[in-house]
Amino acid sequence: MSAKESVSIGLSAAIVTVEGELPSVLVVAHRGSQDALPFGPFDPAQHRTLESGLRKWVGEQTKFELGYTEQLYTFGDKGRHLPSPGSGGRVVSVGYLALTRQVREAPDTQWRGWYHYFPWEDWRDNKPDMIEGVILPALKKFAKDSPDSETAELRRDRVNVCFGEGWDEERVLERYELLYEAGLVEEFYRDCGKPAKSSGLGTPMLFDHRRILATAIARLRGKLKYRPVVFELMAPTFTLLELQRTVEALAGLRLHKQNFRRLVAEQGLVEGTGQFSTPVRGRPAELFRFRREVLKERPAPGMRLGARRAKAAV
Amino acid sequence: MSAKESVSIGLSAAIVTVEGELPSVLVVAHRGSQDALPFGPFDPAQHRTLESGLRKWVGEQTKFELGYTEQLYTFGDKGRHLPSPGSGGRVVSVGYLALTRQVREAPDTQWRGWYHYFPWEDWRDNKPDMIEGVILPALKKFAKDSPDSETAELRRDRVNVCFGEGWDEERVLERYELLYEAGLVEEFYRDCGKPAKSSGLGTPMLFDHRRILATAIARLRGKLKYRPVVFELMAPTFTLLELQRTVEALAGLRLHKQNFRRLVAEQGLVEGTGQFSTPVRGRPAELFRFRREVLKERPAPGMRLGARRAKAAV
DNA sequence: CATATATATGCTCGAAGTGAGTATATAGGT
DNA sequence: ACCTATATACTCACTTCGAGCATATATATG
Repeated sequence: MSAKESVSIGLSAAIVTVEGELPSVLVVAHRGSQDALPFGPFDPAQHRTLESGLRKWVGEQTKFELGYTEQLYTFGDKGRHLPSPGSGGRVVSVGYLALTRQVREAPDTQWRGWYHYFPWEDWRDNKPDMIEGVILPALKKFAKDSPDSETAELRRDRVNVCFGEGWDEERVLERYELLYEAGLVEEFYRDCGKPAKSSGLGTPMLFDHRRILATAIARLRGKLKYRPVVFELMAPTFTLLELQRTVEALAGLRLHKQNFRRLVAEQGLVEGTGQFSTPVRGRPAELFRFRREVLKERPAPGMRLGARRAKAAV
Repeated sequence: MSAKESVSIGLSAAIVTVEGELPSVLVVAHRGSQDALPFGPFDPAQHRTLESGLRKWVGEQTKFELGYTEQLYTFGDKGRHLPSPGSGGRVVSVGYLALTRQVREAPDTQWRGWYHYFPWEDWRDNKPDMIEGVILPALKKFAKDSPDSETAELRRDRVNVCFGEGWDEERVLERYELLYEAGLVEEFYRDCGKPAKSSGLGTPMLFDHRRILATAIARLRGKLKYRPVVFELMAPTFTLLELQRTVEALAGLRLHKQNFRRLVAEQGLVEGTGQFSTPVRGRPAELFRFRREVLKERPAPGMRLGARRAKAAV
C-alpha cells in the first residue's frame, strides 16, 4: 500500500488582466519555446499554505505581487504534466486564477491575449468561422469514427452540448477537453508521443497549462455573474463603457449597452464620481468607481450578462 | 530551492445521500473515535488519475462504487491535516464530493446526518436557536477582542455576511471557517494544541474533514441551482414531494410547494410515469422519473430554490 | 354516509426582472 | 448648420417569481 513513486506538487497560475478589449494572460518563455504559465514546485518546508507557496513563486518569476487569487483545480493525470527532467516523479498540478490590473511585464514574461489559445471562444464580433469550417466537421468525424455505437452517441451529445445550438460561454474547459480527445489540439499528440497530423487549433502551451487556462476562463466567466470580480481588473475610476468592454472581453460576447448600464446602476455596484472622461470623439462619459461596500452586503451580486448572441456591433 | 520535506497526497471523499428528509454523509470510525471521511493516500505508481485513486480507496473502505463524483478543493494548510504518525511529511489533501442513492453500510462505516456537524445550517423548521443564542454573541465578542480596529471591522463584516440579515445557504464553508478562527469549534484547539475552553459547536471530525464536508455542502447547495444533480440521489421513480424534500434537506430551507412543482414541470426535468404512489394518508401522487435527455440539452438547468426564508410548515 | 384531515394539483395575480428598442443629450469635426 | 459618435433616459412587451386561493382525491372516524 506504500507509494513507491514520489509525488511532487506543482503550482501554476493563470494571471489575467484586460487591456482595452484584450483579455490577456501572463506567460513565461520556457523550454521548447512553448508558452507556459508561471509555475513552480510547492515546498512544504517553506510554506504554510499552497497559496503562500504560489505567491512566492510568482513573485520570483514575474516580479509582481498577486492580488485576487482563487484555486481552480488539481490535475493529476499521468502523461499530461510531464515531470521535470531528472526528477523522475509524478507531478500533481494545482492551478490558480489570479486577477490584476495592468502592470509592466517583467523580464522573460509577457502578456498574451487569451484568445490566441482559444480562438473559438471569442464571439464578440461574430461566431468564429472556424467552428463551422473546421471544428464541427472534424468533431463529426471523431464521433463517426467511434469504436462502438454507444460511444458514438455519447460523442455526438458532447459535440452538440459544446459547439451546437445555444452557445454557453462557460463551457470553455469542456470544449478544450473535447478538442483534445478528438486530437484537434497539438498537446494531444505531444502527450501520447505521436507526431501531429496537422497544426492543431490555437496556440499550444507547455504541460497541461492550456487546460489550466481553460479552467481559469471558465471559472472567471461563471463568477462574473454572481460576484463583483471584474472590478479587480478595472482602474480606480472608469466609464461604464470601459466596464462593459471588459466584461465583454472576458465573456467573449457582446452585451446590450442600455441594459448593462441599468443592471450595473440598479445593483448599486458602482457610484458616480462627478468627473468625466475626455474622449477623442463623442460625448464625455461620467467616471465611476466600484462601491467597495457591496462586498460587505449580503448577496454580493455580479453582472448577469443578458445578451447571449454575438452581434456585429453595439 | 529543493523540497526537503516530503509531500504526500491525501484523497478524501464526502459521500452524500439523502434518506427521507435526512441528508447524510458516510463516515468511518478512526483513531480517537473521531468521525472521519473515507480517505487514503494517492499512489501515483498505481493510478493514472487522482479520481481513480480515490475510487479504489473508497471501494476498499466502504465496499461500494462511487457514481457521480466531483473534485472540491485542495487543502495544504500546515497544521490542519496532521500527517499520519511515523510518516513525518506534509499532507496535501484533495477533497471530493460524491453522490449516491442509499446503500447499506459496510463494516466500520455509517451514514450520519450532516447537520450533526453543522447544526446551524438547518433552517427548515426555523432559524436554529443557537445562532442568536450562542453563535452571534460569541462572534461579536470575537470581533470586539480584535488586536486592532481594522481587524475588528473586517471581522464584524464577516460576521454579518455569514450570520447576519439575509441567510445565504451557500456560505457553508465561510461560516465554518469563521467559527474555526473564532475558536468556536473543537478542531481549532486540537490543531493548535491548546485545550478547548468548552465543548465546541457541532460534532468535530478528524483532520480537516469537517472543512472538506463544509466545502462539499456549499458546492452541492450551489450546484443544485444550475445542474440537475439531485436526481443522483433519487430512486428511479419518485413523487414531486419526495424530490422537494430532498432538495430542502440539502439546501436546509423550505420551499413553496406549488412553485416548486411548477418549476420542475416547466423546466422539463421530469416526466410522469402514469403510476401513482400509495401513501399512508392523503391523495396518491404521481410517480415521476428524471428525463435523462436534459443532460444532452444546452442549458441543463437545475432547480432554483425560490424560498429563502425558513417557515414552520409547508 | 358525513366529516375531518392530509396530501396532490391547478390556477391567478401582482411585483420584479429582462430583452429590445426609441428618443434625446453632448461632445468634436467640417 | 450639420454630421458622426458616444452617453444617457425612458418605454414596452414579455417572462419569471413569490404568494396565495381553490379544488381534487385519498384515509380515518364517528
